[in-house]
Amino acid sequence: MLDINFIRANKEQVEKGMLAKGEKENSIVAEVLAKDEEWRSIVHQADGIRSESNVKAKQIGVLMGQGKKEEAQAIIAETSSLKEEIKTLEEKVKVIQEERESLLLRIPNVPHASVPVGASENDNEVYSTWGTPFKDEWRKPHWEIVERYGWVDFERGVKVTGAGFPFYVGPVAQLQRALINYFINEAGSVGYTELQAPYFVNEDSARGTGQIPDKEDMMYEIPRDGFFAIPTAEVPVTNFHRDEILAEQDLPIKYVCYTPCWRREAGSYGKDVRGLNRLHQFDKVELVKIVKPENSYEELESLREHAEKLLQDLDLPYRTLLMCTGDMGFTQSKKYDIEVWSPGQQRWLEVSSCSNFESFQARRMQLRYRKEEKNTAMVHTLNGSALAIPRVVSAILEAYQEENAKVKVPDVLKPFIGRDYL
RNA sequence: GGAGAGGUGGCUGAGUGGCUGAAAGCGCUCCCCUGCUAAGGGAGUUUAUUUGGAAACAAGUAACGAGGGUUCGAAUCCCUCCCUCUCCGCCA
Repeated sequence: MLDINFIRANKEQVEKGMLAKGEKENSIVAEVLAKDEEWRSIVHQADGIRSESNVKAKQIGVLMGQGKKEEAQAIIAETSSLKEEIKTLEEKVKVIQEERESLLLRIPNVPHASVPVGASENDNEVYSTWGTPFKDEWRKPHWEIVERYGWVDFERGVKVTGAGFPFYVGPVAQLQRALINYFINEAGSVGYTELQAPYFVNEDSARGTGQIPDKEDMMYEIPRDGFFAIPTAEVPVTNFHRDEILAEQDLPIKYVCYTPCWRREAGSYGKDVRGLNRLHQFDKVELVKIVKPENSYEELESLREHAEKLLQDLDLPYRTLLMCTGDMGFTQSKKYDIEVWSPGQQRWLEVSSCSNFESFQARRMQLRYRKEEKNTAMVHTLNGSALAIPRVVSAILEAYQEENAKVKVPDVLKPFIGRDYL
Protein backbone atom coordinates (compact mmCIF):
# COMPACT_ATOMS: atom_id res chain seq x y z
CA MET A 1 0.00 0.00 0.00
CA LEU A 2 1.28 3.44 -0.91
CA ASP A 3 1.06 6.44 1.37
CA ILE A 4 -1.88 8.62 0.41
CA ASN A 5 0.27 11.70 1.02
CA PHE A 6 2.91 10.30 -1.31
CA ILE A 7 0.26 9.77 -3.97
CA ARG A 8 -0.99 13.29 -3.52
CA ALA A 9 2.49 14.72 -3.89
CA ASN A 10 3.56 12.40 -6.73
CA LYS A 11 0.39 11.76 -8.67
CA GLU A 12 1.97 11.57 -12.08
CA GLN A 13 4.74 9.27 -10.99
CA VAL A 14 2.22 6.88 -9.47
CA GLU A 15 0.06 6.97 -12.58
CA LYS A 16 3.03 6.36 -14.83
CA GLY A 17 4.22 3.54 -12.61
CA MET A 18 0.86 1.84 -12.83
CA LEU A 19 0.92 1.76 -16.60
CA ALA A 20 4.55 0.64 -16.61
CA LYS A 21 3.56 -2.27 -14.41
CA GLY A 22 1.07 -3.35 -17.05
CA GLU A 23 -2.15 -2.08 -15.53
CA LYS A 24 -4.64 -1.26 -18.26
CA GLU A 25 -5.62 2.08 -16.82
CA ASN A 26 -4.82 4.37 -13.95
CA SER A 27 -7.87 6.49 -13.31
CA ILE A 28 -7.95 4.89 -9.88
CA VAL A 29 -5.22 7.29 -8.77
CA ALA A 30 -7.44 10.31 -9.34
CA GLU A 31 -10.30 8.37 -7.79
CA VAL A 32 -8.46 7.66 -4.59
CA LEU A 33 -7.38 11.29 -4.26
CA ALA A 34 -10.96 12.45 -4.69
CA LYS A 35 -12.12 9.89 -2.17
CA ASP A 36 -9.48 11.10 0.24
CA GLU A 37 -10.67 14.70 -0.13
CA GLU A 38 -14.17 13.56 0.64
CA TRP A 39 -12.99 11.53 3.61
CA ARG A 40 -11.05 14.41 5.08
CA SER A 41 -13.88 16.87 4.77
CA ILE A 42 -16.34 14.52 6.46
CA VAL A 43 -13.89 13.60 9.20
CA HIS A 44 -13.41 17.28 9.82
CA GLN A 45 -17.15 17.78 10.09
CA ALA A 46 -17.63 14.81 12.38
CA ASP A 47 -14.78 15.82 14.66
CA GLY A 48 -16.27 19.28 15.04
CA ILE A 49 -19.64 17.94 16.09
CA ARG A 50 -18.06 15.41 18.43
CA SER A 51 -16.11 18.20 20.01
CA GLU A 52 -19.29 20.17 20.59
CA SER A 53 -20.99 17.15 22.07
CA ASN A 54 -18.03 16.45 24.36
CA VAL A 55 -18.16 19.99 25.69
CA LYS A 56 -21.85 19.60 26.49
CA ALA A 57 -21.37 16.24 28.14
CA LYS A 58 -18.83 17.85 30.41
CA GLN A 59 -21.19 20.67 31.29
CA ILE A 60 -23.86 18.16 32.14
CA GLY A 61 -21.45 16.35 34.38
CA VAL A 62 -20.61 19.53 36.23
CA LEU A 63 -24.25 20.57 36.61
CA MET A 64 -25.23 17.13 37.84
CA GLY A 65 -22.48 17.33 40.38
CA GLN A 66 -23.89 20.60 41.62
CA GLY A 67 -27.38 19.13 41.77
CA LYS A 68 -28.71 21.44 39.07
CA LYS A 69 -30.83 18.80 37.43
CA GLU A 70 -33.09 21.00 35.40
CA GLU A 71 -30.30 22.91 33.74
CA ALA A 72 -28.64 19.61 32.94
CA GLN A 73 -31.82 18.29 31.40
CA ALA A 74 -31.98 21.33 29.14
CA ILE A 75 -28.53 20.61 27.76
CA ILE A 76 -29.27 16.91 27.43
CA ALA A 77 -32.18 17.85 25.21
CA GLU A 78 -29.80 19.82 22.98
CA THR A 79 -27.48 16.87 22.55
CA SER A 80 -29.95 14.48 21.00
CA SER A 81 -29.73 16.05 17.56
CA LEU A 82 -25.92 16.10 17.77
CA LYS A 83 -26.00 12.44 18.59
CA GLU A 84 -27.90 11.66 15.44
CA GLU A 85 -25.65 13.82 13.31
CA ILE A 86 -22.61 12.08 14.70
CA LYS A 87 -24.08 8.70 13.99
CA THR A 88 -24.89 9.59 10.40
CA LEU A 89 -21.47 11.08 9.79
CA GLU A 90 -19.72 8.15 11.44
CA GLU A 91 -21.46 5.73 9.13
CA LYS A 92 -20.48 7.86 6.17
CA VAL A 93 -16.88 8.05 7.33
CA LYS A 94 -16.76 4.31 7.72
CA VAL A 95 -18.07 3.66 4.23
CA ILE A 96 -15.82 6.24 2.58
CA GLN A 97 -12.81 5.08 4.51
CA GLU A 98 -13.37 1.52 3.36
CA GLU A 99 -13.76 2.68 -0.21
CA ARG A 100 -10.60 4.73 0.04
CA GLU A 101 -8.77 1.78 1.54
CA SER A 102 -9.83 -0.65 -1.13
CA LEU A 103 -8.85 1.79 -3.88
CA LEU A 104 -5.52 2.29 -2.19
CA LEU A 105 -4.93 -1.46 -2.04
CA ARG A 106 -5.35 -1.68 -5.80
CA ILE A 107 -2.56 0.76 -6.59
CA PRO A 108 0.73 -1.07 -7.18
CA ASN A 109 4.08 -0.05 -5.79
CA VAL A 110 6.00 2.43 -7.90
CA PRO A 111 8.97 0.95 -9.79
CA HIS A 112 12.40 2.32 -8.88
CA ALA A 113 14.08 4.60 -11.42
CA SER A 114 16.71 1.93 -12.18
CA VAL A 115 14.10 -0.60 -13.31
CA PRO A 116 13.82 -1.09 -17.08
CA VAL A 117 10.40 -0.32 -18.51
CA GLY A 118 8.84 -3.28 -20.26
CA ALA A 119 5.70 -5.24 -20.79
CA SER A 120 6.61 -8.89 -20.28
CA GLU A 121 9.34 -11.32 -19.35
CA ASN A 122 10.90 -10.71 -22.75
CA ASP A 123 11.83 -7.22 -21.61
CA ASN A 124 13.75 -8.32 -18.54
CA GLU A 125 17.37 -7.31 -18.57
CA VAL A 126 20.13 -9.89 -18.13
CA TYR A 127 21.97 -8.26 -15.29
CA SER A 128 24.83 -10.72 -15.08
CA THR A 129 25.81 -14.30 -15.86
CA TRP A 130 28.17 -16.61 -14.04
CA GLY A 131 29.67 -19.74 -15.54
CA THR A 132 28.85 -21.11 -18.96
CA PRO A 133 25.63 -22.91 -19.79
CA PHE A 134 26.83 -26.27 -21.02
CA LYS A 135 25.45 -29.05 -23.15
CA ASP A 136 26.36 -32.72 -23.39
CA GLU A 137 24.30 -35.13 -25.45
CA TRP A 138 24.45 -37.82 -22.78
CA ARG A 139 23.09 -35.64 -19.96
CA LYS A 140 19.63 -36.61 -18.85
CA PRO A 141 16.95 -34.43 -17.29
CA HIS A 142 16.65 -34.91 -13.56
CA TRP A 143 13.34 -36.79 -13.77
CA GLU A 144 15.06 -39.60 -15.65
CA ILE A 145 17.82 -39.79 -13.07
CA VAL A 146 15.49 -39.92 -10.09
CA GLU A 147 13.29 -42.44 -11.82
CA ARG A 148 16.21 -44.74 -12.55
CA TYR A 149 17.21 -44.80 -8.89
CA GLY A 150 13.76 -44.37 -7.32
CA TRP A 151 14.89 -41.18 -5.57
CA VAL A 152 11.64 -39.28 -6.01
CA ASP A 153 8.30 -41.07 -5.83
CA PHE A 154 5.75 -39.06 -7.75
CA GLU A 155 3.19 -41.86 -8.06
CA ARG A 156 2.89 -42.51 -4.36
CA GLY A 157 2.73 -38.77 -3.79
CA VAL A 158 -0.30 -38.68 -6.05
CA LYS A 159 -1.83 -41.59 -4.16
CA VAL A 160 -1.25 -40.05 -0.76
CA THR A 161 -2.02 -36.42 -1.57
CA GLY A 162 -2.10 -35.44 -5.22
CA ALA A 163 0.01 -34.24 -8.12
CA GLY A 164 2.79 -31.91 -7.06
CA PHE A 165 3.31 -33.54 -3.67
CA PRO A 166 6.09 -36.06 -4.25
CA PHE A 167 7.99 -38.18 -1.76
CA TYR A 168 11.75 -37.83 -1.76
CA VAL A 169 13.50 -41.09 -1.11
CA GLY A 170 16.94 -41.80 0.29
CA PRO A 171 19.76 -39.81 -1.35
CA VAL A 172 17.58 -36.98 -2.69
CA ALA A 173 15.88 -36.58 0.68
CA GLN A 174 19.36 -36.40 2.14
CA LEU A 175 20.49 -33.95 -0.52
CA GLN A 176 17.59 -31.62 0.23
CA ARG A 177 18.31 -31.72 3.93
CA ALA A 178 21.96 -30.99 3.22
CA LEU A 179 21.06 -27.99 1.06
CA ILE A 180 18.74 -26.62 3.71
CA ASN A 181 21.43 -26.90 6.34
CA TYR A 182 24.08 -25.47 4.08
CA PHE A 183 21.95 -22.46 3.09
CA ILE A 184 20.93 -21.70 6.66
CA ASN A 185 24.52 -21.95 7.86
CA GLU A 186 25.76 -19.61 5.14
CA ALA A 187 23.17 -16.99 6.04
CA GLY A 188 23.93 -17.38 9.72
CA SER A 189 27.62 -16.78 9.05
CA VAL A 190 26.87 -13.32 7.64
CA GLY A 191 24.57 -12.18 10.39
CA TYR A 192 21.12 -13.52 9.61
CA THR A 193 19.20 -14.72 12.66
CA GLU A 194 17.63 -18.12 12.16
CA LEU A 195 13.88 -18.31 12.65
CA GLN A 196 11.46 -21.21 12.64
CA ALA A 197 8.03 -19.97 11.68
CA PRO A 198 4.42 -21.14 11.68
CA TYR A 199 3.38 -22.87 8.46
CA PHE A 200 -0.10 -21.39 8.64
CA VAL A 201 -0.98 -17.74 9.01
CA ASN A 202 -4.17 -15.81 9.65
CA GLU A 203 -5.83 -13.39 7.32
CA ASP A 204 -4.16 -10.29 8.76
CA SER A 205 -0.74 -11.73 8.01
CA ALA A 206 -1.71 -12.71 4.49
CA ARG A 207 -2.88 -9.16 3.97
CA GLY A 208 0.23 -7.69 5.55
CA THR A 209 2.57 -9.06 2.91
CA GLY A 210 0.11 -8.55 0.10
CA GLN A 211 -1.09 -12.08 -0.71
CA ILE A 212 -4.57 -10.73 0.02
CA PRO A 213 -6.44 -9.20 -1.70
CA ASP A 214 -4.31 -9.79 -4.75
CA LYS A 215 -3.21 -13.39 -4.87
CA GLU A 216 -5.37 -15.51 -2.63
CA ASP A 217 -5.70 -18.01 -5.44
CA MET A 218 -2.11 -19.03 -4.94
CA MET A 219 -2.69 -20.12 -1.34
CA TYR A 220 -4.19 -23.21 0.22
CA GLU A 221 -6.83 -22.33 2.76
CA ILE A 222 -8.04 -23.91 5.96
CA PRO A 223 -11.38 -22.15 6.21
CA ARG A 224 -12.54 -23.89 9.36
CA ASP A 225 -9.80 -22.17 11.35
CA GLY A 226 -9.32 -19.14 9.14
CA PHE A 227 -5.77 -20.09 8.18
CA PHE A 228 -3.73 -19.97 5.02
CA ALA A 229 -0.88 -22.36 4.28
CA ILE A 230 2.14 -20.17 3.67
CA PRO A 231 3.24 -19.83 0.03
CA THR A 232 6.64 -18.67 1.28
CA ALA A 233 8.35 -17.98 4.60
CA GLU A 234 8.23 -14.32 3.64
CA VAL A 235 4.69 -14.20 4.96
CA PRO A 236 5.20 -15.27 8.59
CA VAL A 237 8.68 -13.77 8.85
CA THR A 238 7.86 -10.33 7.52
CA ASN A 239 4.76 -10.26 9.71
CA PHE A 240 6.88 -11.19 12.75
CA HIS A 241 7.22 -7.50 13.60
CA ARG A 242 3.82 -6.35 12.34
CA ASP A 243 2.37 -3.43 14.29
CA GLU A 244 5.64 -2.70 16.00
CA ILE A 245 7.84 0.35 16.35
CA LEU A 246 11.45 -0.75 16.15
CA ALA A 247 14.42 1.09 17.60
CA GLU A 248 16.66 2.70 15.00
CA GLN A 249 19.77 1.05 16.42
CA ASP A 250 18.22 -2.40 15.93
CA LEU A 251 18.15 -1.95 12.16
CA PRO A 252 18.91 -3.65 9.91
CA ILE A 253 17.16 -6.79 11.12
CA LYS A 254 18.01 -9.89 9.11
CA TYR A 255 16.28 -13.27 9.30
CA VAL A 256 16.85 -16.58 7.61
CA CYS A 257 14.02 -19.07 7.70
CA TYR A 258 13.55 -22.48 6.21
CA THR A 259 9.98 -23.62 5.55
CA PRO A 260 8.04 -25.74 3.14
CA CYS A 261 6.00 -23.60 0.78
CA TRP A 262 2.56 -24.42 -0.52
CA ARG A 263 1.26 -23.05 -3.80
CA ARG A 264 -1.84 -23.99 -5.69
CA GLU A 265 -0.26 -23.03 -9.01
CA ALA A 266 -3.59 -23.14 -10.78
CA GLY A 267 -3.24 -23.21 -14.56
CA SER A 268 0.30 -24.53 -14.85
CA TYR A 269 1.04 -27.25 -17.35
CA GLY A 270 3.51 -28.85 -19.73
CA LYS A 271 7.26 -28.74 -19.41
CA ASP A 272 7.01 -26.18 -16.64
CA VAL A 273 5.65 -28.77 -14.25
CA ARG A 274 7.73 -31.75 -15.36
CA GLY A 275 9.67 -33.46 -12.59
CA LEU A 276 10.65 -31.07 -9.83
CA ASN A 277 10.21 -27.93 -11.89
CA ARG A 278 6.97 -26.84 -10.28
CA LEU A 279 5.42 -28.40 -7.20
CA HIS A 280 2.54 -27.66 -4.88
CA GLN A 281 4.81 -28.19 -1.91
CA PHE A 282 8.49 -27.42 -1.93
CA ASP A 283 11.21 -26.44 0.49
CA LYS A 284 12.87 -23.05 0.48
CA VAL A 285 15.28 -21.07 2.59
CA GLU A 286 14.19 -17.47 2.68
CA LEU A 287 15.97 -14.28 3.71
CA VAL A 288 14.11 -11.28 5.05
CA LYS A 289 15.58 -7.87 5.82
CA ILE A 290 14.03 -4.96 7.66
CA VAL A 291 16.08 -1.85 7.00
CA LYS A 292 16.22 1.91 7.11
CA PRO A 293 14.83 3.51 3.94
CA GLU A 294 18.11 5.16 2.99
CA ASN A 295 19.88 1.78 2.89
CA SER A 296 17.36 -0.39 1.18
CA TYR A 297 18.89 -0.43 -2.31
CA GLU A 298 22.33 -1.31 -1.00
CA GLU A 299 20.70 -4.02 1.05
CA LEU A 300 19.01 -5.36 -2.06
CA GLU A 301 22.39 -5.71 -3.79
CA SER A 302 23.94 -7.55 -0.87
CA LEU A 303 20.91 -9.82 -0.70
CA ARG A 304 21.30 -10.68 -4.37
CA GLU A 305 25.02 -11.20 -3.98
CA HIS A 306 24.47 -13.56 -1.09
CA ALA A 307 22.04 -15.70 -3.10
CA GLU A 308 24.41 -15.73 -6.08
CA LYS A 309 27.31 -16.79 -3.91
CA LEU A 310 25.46 -19.96 -2.95
CA LEU A 311 25.26 -21.01 -6.60
CA GLN A 312 28.89 -20.12 -7.13
CA ASP A 313 29.86 -22.31 -4.21
CA LEU A 314 27.82 -25.12 -5.71
CA ASP A 315 29.58 -24.44 -9.02
CA LEU A 316 26.29 -24.12 -10.87
CA PRO A 317 26.14 -21.63 -13.76
CA TYR A 318 23.41 -19.06 -13.42
CA ARG A 319 22.19 -15.76 -14.73
CA THR A 320 20.62 -12.87 -12.91
CA LEU A 321 17.75 -10.94 -14.42
CA LEU A 322 16.71 -7.46 -13.54
CA MET A 323 12.96 -7.67 -13.85
CA CYS A 324 11.27 -5.07 -16.01
CA THR A 325 8.34 -3.02 -14.77
CA GLY A 326 5.76 -5.27 -16.39
CA ASP A 327 7.10 -8.52 -14.94
CA MET A 328 8.07 -7.60 -11.40
CA GLY A 329 4.83 -7.87 -9.51
CA PHE A 330 2.42 -5.62 -7.70
CA THR A 331 4.21 -5.05 -4.42
CA GLN A 332 7.85 -4.74 -5.51
CA SER A 333 9.73 -1.62 -6.44
CA LYS A 334 12.75 -3.53 -7.73
CA LYS A 335 13.36 -7.21 -8.22
CA TYR A 336 16.08 -9.57 -9.39
CA ASP A 337 15.48 -13.15 -10.42
CA ILE A 338 18.31 -15.63 -10.30
CA GLU A 339 18.08 -18.56 -12.68
CA VAL A 340 20.25 -21.63 -12.48
CA TRP A 341 21.29 -23.52 -15.59
CA SER A 342 19.62 -26.87 -16.00
CA PRO A 343 21.93 -28.79 -18.37
CA GLY A 344 19.62 -31.79 -18.65
CA GLN A 345 16.70 -29.65 -19.77
CA GLN A 346 18.74 -27.01 -21.56
CA ARG A 347 16.87 -24.19 -19.85
CA TRP A 348 17.07 -21.73 -16.99
CA LEU A 349 15.24 -22.41 -13.75
CA GLU A 350 14.31 -19.64 -11.36
CA VAL A 351 15.73 -20.43 -7.94
CA SER A 352 15.65 -17.04 -6.29
CA SER A 353 13.81 -13.80 -6.42
CA CYS A 354 15.23 -10.86 -4.49
CA SER A 355 12.97 -7.89 -4.00
CA ASN A 356 12.81 -4.50 -2.39
CA PHE A 357 9.33 -3.52 -1.33
CA GLU A 358 10.39 -0.16 0.06
CA SER A 359 7.64 0.78 2.54
CA PHE A 360 4.83 -0.90 0.59
CA GLN A 361 4.55 -3.90 2.91
CA ALA A 362 5.59 -1.93 5.98
CA ARG A 363 2.73 0.51 5.59
CA ARG A 364 0.21 -2.26 5.31
CA MET A 365 1.70 -3.85 8.40
CA GLN A 366 2.23 -0.62 10.32
CA LEU A 367 5.84 -1.63 10.77
CA ARG A 368 7.80 1.46 11.79
CA TYR A 369 10.98 2.52 13.48
CA ARG A 370 11.69 5.42 15.75
CA LYS A 371 13.88 8.02 14.12
CA GLU A 372 16.00 10.17 16.38
CA GLU A 373 14.02 11.15 19.44
CA LYS A 374 10.48 11.64 18.30
CA ASN A 375 9.51 10.77 14.79
CA THR A 376 8.45 7.41 13.52
CA ALA A 377 8.84 6.35 9.93
CA MET A 378 8.06 3.26 7.93
CA VAL A 379 10.87 0.77 7.48
CA HIS A 380 11.73 -0.79 4.16
CA THR A 381 11.36 -4.54 3.78
CA LEU A 382 13.21 -6.88 1.43
CA ASN A 383 13.28 -10.56 0.86
CA GLY A 384 14.96 -13.13 -1.29
CA SER A 385 15.12 -16.87 -1.67
CA ALA A 386 18.44 -18.39 -0.79
CA LEU A 387 17.43 -20.69 -2.31
CA ALA A 388 14.47 -22.74 -3.55
CA ILE A 389 15.50 -26.33 -2.90
CA PRO A 390 13.94 -28.64 -5.54
CA ARG A 391 15.16 -26.67 -8.54
CA VAL A 392 18.64 -26.56 -7.09
CA VAL A 393 18.32 -30.31 -6.68
CA SER A 394 17.37 -30.59 -10.37
CA ALA A 395 20.36 -28.55 -11.37
CA ILE A 396 22.71 -30.56 -9.15
CA LEU A 397 21.42 -33.90 -10.39
CA GLU A 398 21.80 -32.81 -13.99
CA ALA A 399 25.11 -31.00 -13.64
CA TYR A 400 26.83 -33.48 -11.34
CA GLN A 401 25.76 -36.64 -13.15
CA GLU A 402 28.50 -38.56 -14.89
CA GLU A 403 28.32 -40.54 -18.06
CA ASN A 404 28.10 -43.74 -16.04
CA ALA A 405 24.91 -42.26 -14.50
CA LYS A 406 26.41 -41.81 -11.07
CA VAL A 407 25.82 -38.44 -9.40
CA LYS A 408 28.64 -36.72 -7.56
CA VAL A 409 28.12 -34.75 -4.39
CA PRO A 410 29.10 -31.06 -4.66
CA ASP A 411 32.17 -30.31 -2.53
CA VAL A 412 30.43 -27.88 -0.20
CA LEU A 413 27.77 -30.47 0.61
CA LYS A 414 30.15 -33.32 1.39
CA PRO A 415 30.35 -32.43 5.09
CA PHE A 416 26.58 -32.82 5.27
CA ILE A 417 26.31 -36.00 3.23
CA GLY A 418 29.53 -37.74 4.11
CA ARG A 419 30.39 -39.41 0.82
CA ASP A 420 31.43 -38.56 -2.72
CA TYR A 421 28.44 -39.92 -4.62
CA LEU A 422 24.74 -39.77 -3.89
C1' G B 1 -13.18 -30.00 24.77
C1' G B 2 -15.28 -28.61 30.21
C1' A B 3 -14.98 -25.07 34.63
C1' G B 4 -13.03 -20.60 36.66
C1' A B 5 -9.96 -15.91 36.61
C1' G B 6 -8.11 -12.14 33.71
C1' G B 7 -6.55 -8.69 29.35
C1' U B 8 -4.97 -0.80 31.19
C1' G B 9 1.00 3.29 28.54
C1' G B 10 8.28 0.78 27.54
C1' C B 11 7.52 -2.26 32.32
C1' U B 12 4.94 -2.94 37.27
C1' G B 13 0.28 -1.49 38.66
C1' A B 14 -4.27 1.88 40.39
C1' G B 15 -8.80 2.95 38.50
C1' U B 16 -16.67 0.11 38.69
C1' G B 17 -20.12 5.84 34.96
C1' G B 18 -18.42 12.46 34.59
C1' C B 19 -12.67 17.24 35.66
C1' U B 20 -8.83 10.05 33.78
C1' G B 21 -5.16 9.88 27.73
C1' A B 22 -5.30 7.61 32.15
C1' A B 23 -2.78 7.79 39.71
C1' A B 24 1.74 5.85 41.72
C1' G B 25 6.35 3.44 41.09
C1' C B 26 10.28 1.78 37.78
C1' G B 27 12.78 2.87 33.33
C1' C B 28 14.24 6.65 29.85
C1' U B 29 15.36 12.06 28.15
C1' C B 30 16.62 17.09 29.42
C1' C B 31 17.80 20.81 33.14
C1' C B 32 19.54 22.39 38.22
C1' C B 33 22.60 21.31 42.45
C1' U B 34 26.75 18.72 44.67
C1' G B 35 34.71 19.46 42.73
C1' C B 36 34.33 12.88 40.85
C1' U B 37 30.94 9.20 42.96
C1' A B 38 26.57 8.54 45.96
C1' A B 39 22.28 11.27 47.08
C1' G B 40 18.78 15.33 45.93
C1' G B 41 15.41 18.95 43.15
C1' G B 42 12.61 20.24 38.62
C1' A B 43 10.52 19.33 33.74
C1' G B 44 9.31 15.87 30.08
C1' U B 45 8.17 10.84 28.30
C1' U B 46 1.72 6.46 23.83
C1' U B 47 -0.10 6.20 18.97
C1' A B 48 -3.02 7.51 14.76
C1' U B 49 -5.44 11.23 12.38
C1' U B 50 -7.76 16.24 11.02
C1' U B 51 -7.26 21.62 10.82
C1' G B 52 -3.82 25.83 10.98
C1' G B 53 1.60 26.62 10.34
C1' A B 54 7.64 26.86 6.25
C1' A B 55 8.69 24.69 10.83
C1' A B 56 8.72 24.55 16.02
C1' C B 57 4.13 23.95 17.64
C1' A B 58 -1.10 24.75 18.77
C1' A B 59 -6.07 23.07 18.74
C1' G B 60 -9.64 19.08 17.74
C1' U B 61 -10.93 13.85 17.22
C1' A B 62 -10.07 8.65 18.15
C1' A B 63 -7.77 4.56 20.90
C1' C B 64 -7.51 1.17 28.08
C1' G B 65 -7.45 -6.96 23.71
C1' A B 66 -11.07 -6.54 18.97
C1' G B 67 -15.99 -5.45 17.30
C1' G B 68 -20.96 -3.97 18.50
C1' G B 69 -24.61 -1.91 22.20
C1' U B 70 -26.68 1.15 26.53
C1' U B 71 -25.97 6.49 28.14
C1' C B 72 -25.95 13.53 27.61
C1' G B 73 -21.22 11.03 29.06
C1' A B 74 -17.84 4.31 29.18
C1' A B 75 -11.23 1.96 30.82
C1' U B 76 -15.58 1.43 34.13
C1' C B 77 -22.30 -1.41 32.47
C1' C B 78 -24.32 -5.22 28.52
C1' C B 79 -23.44 -8.65 24.10
C1' U B 80 -20.14 -11.31 20.58
C1' C B 81 -15.30 -12.73 19.36
C1' C B 82 -9.92 -13.25 20.23
C1' C B 83 -6.02 -14.07 23.59
C1' U B 84 -3.55 -15.28 28.44
C1' C B 85 -3.51 -17.86 33.17
C1' U B 86 -5.33 -21.93 36.74
C1' C B 87 -7.79 -26.74 37.28
C1' C B 88 -9.86 -31.13 34.70
C1' G B 89 -9.86 -34.04 30.11
C1' C B 90 -6.97 -35.34 25.77
C1' C B 91 -2.25 -35.48 23.53
C1' A B 92 3.47 -35.39 20.07
